[in-house]
Parts: sequence; structure tokens; C-alpha cells
Amino acid sequence: MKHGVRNSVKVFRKEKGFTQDQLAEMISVTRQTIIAIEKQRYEPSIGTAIKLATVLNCSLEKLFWIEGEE
Amino acid sequence: MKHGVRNSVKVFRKEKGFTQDQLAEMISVTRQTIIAIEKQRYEPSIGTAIKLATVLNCSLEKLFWIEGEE
DNA sequence: ATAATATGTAATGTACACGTTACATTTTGG
DNA sequence: CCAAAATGTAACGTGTACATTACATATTAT
Repeated sequence: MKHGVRNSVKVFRKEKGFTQDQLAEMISVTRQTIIAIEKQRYEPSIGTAIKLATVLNCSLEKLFWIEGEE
Repeated sequence: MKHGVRNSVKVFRKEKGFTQDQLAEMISVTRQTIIAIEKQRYEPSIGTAIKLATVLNCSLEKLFWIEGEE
């Protein structure tokens, strides 16, 4: 299990009409971090995840889930 | 902000009557990881957080929050 | 008391989250 | 079209989540 966590950050970001750059700045990370998360290259810390859920105005459970438990 | 994320893992673990050892095994991490999380020494990945919320039978939002936003 | 069980601490190592910079490709609007 | 904006890729560095082992201190039960 390289990393079983999936997310729908890209979906919610587009829904809000944010660019990766904007989203990155809103939660104080770099655009690279947003890209990596959206591309499911790595799973964020709970801190980054909470910030994402907050600015994307959705629950952590809807944003992140373990593959196979959706 | 060393790490602004707080958690109530210890509270929920005790509520369920689990030992650190049991909890660790349930989510496939070492006891050290549980201790470090409970002692707020570091914030877990979203993957570890989801597993904790699952076995402790509570929402991520109740288990983890950003300090000052409780 | 004391033995078992649970919790904590400490040292060392590895993998990976995240930052920084730079450039390349794709998408969008005038 | 074409230029600007958005998205993606790559290389390298740093910090830290997490593993492993070993030992020390609390807590609980007999």
C-alpha cells in the first residue's frame, strides 16, 4: 500500500473556481504541494488536510478517504 | 507554529478501553507513533488520521482540529 | 510488596511531505 | 492566432513522520 488515501481536492477546487496558485496561497503551501496532492502523489498531513477542507468548505470525509472504503 | 494541530486520541482511546499497543496494532503502526501523536509531538498523515478515526469510531473533526479553531 | 502490564523516553535510521527554482506544456481569452 | 494564464515536470534540499530497539517509570492486580 504505497499510499491508499484518495482525495477530491481538484473537484472541489474547480467547483469553487480557484486556481492551484490561489488555493496554495490560501492555505500557505506552495503550488507544488497542491499539484502533488491533486495528482495523488502523496498524502498530506492532517494539518494541511484540515486547512484544505476549511477553504474548500467541505468535510474531511468528503475530501479524503481510504481507497476501497469509499 | 511548530504544529498547530491538536487531537483527542488519548481521550477516545481510553473511552474505548484500548491500550496504546492495541490501538497501534489495529491501525498497523508502532506504539511509538501512538505515543507521539497522543503527546502532540507530531501530527499524523491524513492516512493515519483516517484509520484512527475509523477504529475509534468518531469523526476526523472531533479527533483533530487546528489550535485556536476548536 | 511484587510481578505483570501499560506508558513514557531516548537514539538512530529511512521514507516522504513540502519547499524552492526553473522550465515545459496545456488551456483560455482577446 | 497568439499571448497570457494555468497546469505540469524535474532536480535538489530540509524537516519530520514513522520504524526499530532498548530501557525506564507508572499503573494495576494479586
